[in-house]
Amino acid sequence: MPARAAKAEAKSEAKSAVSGKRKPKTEAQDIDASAHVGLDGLALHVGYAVRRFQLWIFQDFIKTLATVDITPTQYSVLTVISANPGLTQMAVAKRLGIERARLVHLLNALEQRTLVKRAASKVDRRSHALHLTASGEASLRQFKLLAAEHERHVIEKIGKDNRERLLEILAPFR
Amino acid sequence: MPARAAKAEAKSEAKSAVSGKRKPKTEAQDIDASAHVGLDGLALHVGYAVRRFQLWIFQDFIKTLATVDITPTQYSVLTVISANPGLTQMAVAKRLGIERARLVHLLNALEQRTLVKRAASKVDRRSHALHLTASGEASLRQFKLLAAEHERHVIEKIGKDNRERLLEILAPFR
DNA sequence: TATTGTTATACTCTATAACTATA
DNA sequence: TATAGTTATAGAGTATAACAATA
Repeated sequence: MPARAAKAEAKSEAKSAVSGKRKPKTEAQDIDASAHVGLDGLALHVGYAVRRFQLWIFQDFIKTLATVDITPTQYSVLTVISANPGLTQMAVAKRLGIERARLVHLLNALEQRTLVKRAASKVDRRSHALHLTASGEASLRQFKLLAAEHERHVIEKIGKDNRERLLEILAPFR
Repeated sequence: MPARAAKAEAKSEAKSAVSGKRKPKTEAQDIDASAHVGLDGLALHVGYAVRRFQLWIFQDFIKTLATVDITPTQYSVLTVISANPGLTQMAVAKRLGIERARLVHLLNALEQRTLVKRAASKVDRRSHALHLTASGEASLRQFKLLAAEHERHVIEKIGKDNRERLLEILAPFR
């Protein structure tokens, strides 16, 4: 019994004892998980569709890269460092929209796996110059193969043309 | 100083004392937050663009509905209950992809604000039939006006046609 | 036995603030 | 004074598991 509905009145309504397994089809139905549930205005909000799509796409990415234990965020950090060796932590954080405090923990994990190294900057002793290690570069090449496989899943799901349209429409947000 | 780089060697490199405010333009630069930082393969991943777009859109929604203190998730719950009165918690959770354990807390908050009420189901005494209160319906009408304003922000940002294309492409995920 | 709502725990992520060593 | 990296804390959100009432 729902604990918070403790004061719910105990009315008598032992009606039709027979029923066809699910959806007794008598009268006072409530709308359960097996019913068609309308979205109303929600269907006209881009944000709702985008959220659902993003959940699907991240789940597929995580599943596809599960063997190498790399999340979308970790992948983005490794890719950006590899493409821009010597990047500072602030630059990575700003570019990817990650809090600098959060990036510290992300880099700690990646450094422990010897994928990334923090080197002393030659121009500003407050900051670190980030590089992938040799094994980090090798690993990233493997991650990219798996990420490409994930991207093929996206094509299977929404179609090649729609994927390209999405990339165009959302380009300003990268 | 970065605490973890404590063993960084203290080399001498007090070279050009003069510099033009930022980017001393001497030699061994690292790539700071003011530089152009390439995304490499990341730019070809739909998931990355979608994540950035979703962050923007949720931030705008929250900002636009800040005066009524309603989040995108709360809005989706209210909308679905209003469009399907008598919905059970399981049905809402499944339809919106929310964990049923999380929905309990969401509904507690909405019930405390007297926007939603949990009624005793007439057909299954384990479950609740969810309804908006009268003031909940009135409030939702106001929230919808603000949500429409948010949607206009989306149009301003990506254009009317692109928004419609997005809704079409992402329709299967709703 | 299975399901609904609930509670609790752990883990991730976000948002802040404060501290240090530098600039 | 301001900034880069770090640490710590609090609040969402997610993922689980377990429990009571009910089916």
